[in-house]
Amino acid sequence: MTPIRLTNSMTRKKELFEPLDRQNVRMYLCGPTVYDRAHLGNARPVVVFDVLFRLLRHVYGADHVTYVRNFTDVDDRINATALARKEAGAEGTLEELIHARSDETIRWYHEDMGALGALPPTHEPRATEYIPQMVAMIADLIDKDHAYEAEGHVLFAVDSWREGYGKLSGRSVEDMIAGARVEVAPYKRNPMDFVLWKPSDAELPGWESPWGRGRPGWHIECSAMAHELLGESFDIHGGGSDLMFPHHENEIAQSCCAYPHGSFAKVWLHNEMLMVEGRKMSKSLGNFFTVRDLLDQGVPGEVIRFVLLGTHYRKPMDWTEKKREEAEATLRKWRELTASAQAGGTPNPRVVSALADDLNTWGAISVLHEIAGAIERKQRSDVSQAEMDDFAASAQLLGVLEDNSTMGAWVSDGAVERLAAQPLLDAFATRLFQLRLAAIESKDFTAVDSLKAALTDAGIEVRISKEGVELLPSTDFDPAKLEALK
RNA sequence: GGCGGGUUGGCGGAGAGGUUACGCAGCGGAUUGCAAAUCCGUGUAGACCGGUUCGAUUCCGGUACCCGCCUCCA
Repeated sequence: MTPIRLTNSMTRKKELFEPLDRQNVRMYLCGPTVYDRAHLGNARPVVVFDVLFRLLRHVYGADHVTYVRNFTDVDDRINATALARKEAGAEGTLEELIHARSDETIRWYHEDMGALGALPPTHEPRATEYIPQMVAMIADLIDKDHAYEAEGHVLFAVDSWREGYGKLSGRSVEDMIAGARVEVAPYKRNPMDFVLWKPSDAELPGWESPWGRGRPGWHIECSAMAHELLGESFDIHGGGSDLMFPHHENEIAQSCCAYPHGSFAKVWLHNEMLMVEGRKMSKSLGNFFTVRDLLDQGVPGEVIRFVLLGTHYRKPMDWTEKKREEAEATLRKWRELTASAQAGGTPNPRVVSALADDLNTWGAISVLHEIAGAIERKQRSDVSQAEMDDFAASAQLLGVLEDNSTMGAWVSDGAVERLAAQPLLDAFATRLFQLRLAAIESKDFTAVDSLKAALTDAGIEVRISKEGVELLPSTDFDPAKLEALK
């Protein structure tokens, strides 16, 4: 069995991964708040943890991994959109409009992440479906003196768990108060106390609870859903590094205090942020774009995925146009190379061990480059089917080079136009070849060169050899220009 | 102010205490009427200053700079 090593944010060390139960390896990833289209930054953890999911399935068996990724569908931004729609005259109650907004966003999320080749998680719980579990957990925390009610709110008392609070993010309660950027509310015992439950007025979605009609705070949902679906102790909990504090810290506090016999997550994994042309992608900087924006611009999901995997998950990654181009060229080449590959190959052990080494995705890609190079250098007939299948299987561990009909369809984009232009291309190829033969006799190549230049200008790659002329339409092939040359 | 991360060749980006990362670009060559494509070859880079060591880009300490978190955020 391949040993997997992962960098645990809790210990800040790379550790050998040993699942609590090899028959059921359990992983939780903080999913999106479903208030709008997922931006590119949202896609990074999805792709990173998808690779981990694939690796775990490869090592422990596809039926022995449980992957939970939640949807946060209690959020003021969802409410705001619903309210705006209602004010604009939309049909239905506010509650219905809120639900419709979440449903719509979840559908988009599935479409967009699917386009990136992300496998569906085992469970995708919605916060609104786990309200009773949250209420029960909050009540339990009050019973255990880790939480208290104040002015319709229920707050977690950080002072009740000073020994554990702040361990993940490496800060003490004292340090944080010194920073003094916490929301000061008169009803808080300690300024660091955070909300488990808050009251809802008539305009806001709410549920009945022992503390009145209200809604859960942001952090409690993950604790409740992780407990419900994965148990008191599970293996891996992941998310973006910006969630480390306060979200994950608060999750730990809630879960460890509610279930003192459990260990909650054993390994914490955090991906670094995504940058765009050197700057963090954020709302306030206004430089963010969605996955859908890229897909609509014609960037294939597989290419987006490959770019995201080009940088180790614990390093900030910069999205640039140049990387997009390189990724597209590489994948195009590899797809041509594996056009006749079949399912059932065995992933290359070096690719597996690169991934098993704290998800070294670029290390794995490097190995793929080497294998691809070796295959390319051979004569077609010398390449065995197994060799090709294994290469494809290796790439598929990263989630690329899968399923030619969907993920790989982009490679043949424009195929229809090219097919239609083929007779014309053949005619030009013959003409160019004959012109060239004549030119070799006459030593006058002007006619050859001008036709070649015109073809190149129409977006056609011209390959001349002794045997003949090959005309290959490239991505910016313009059939109209070719037509005009007739 | 507190906490954390980073700094590698033209660009991107890894691993390893001593032996070629890898990709792209570049350069030289083969090939070509010229090209394209392809093939062959080609790069001692590791922010700075110390320390440990036979030997460090890799370990330890410090300095500088950059980035993130501390507020909704993947």
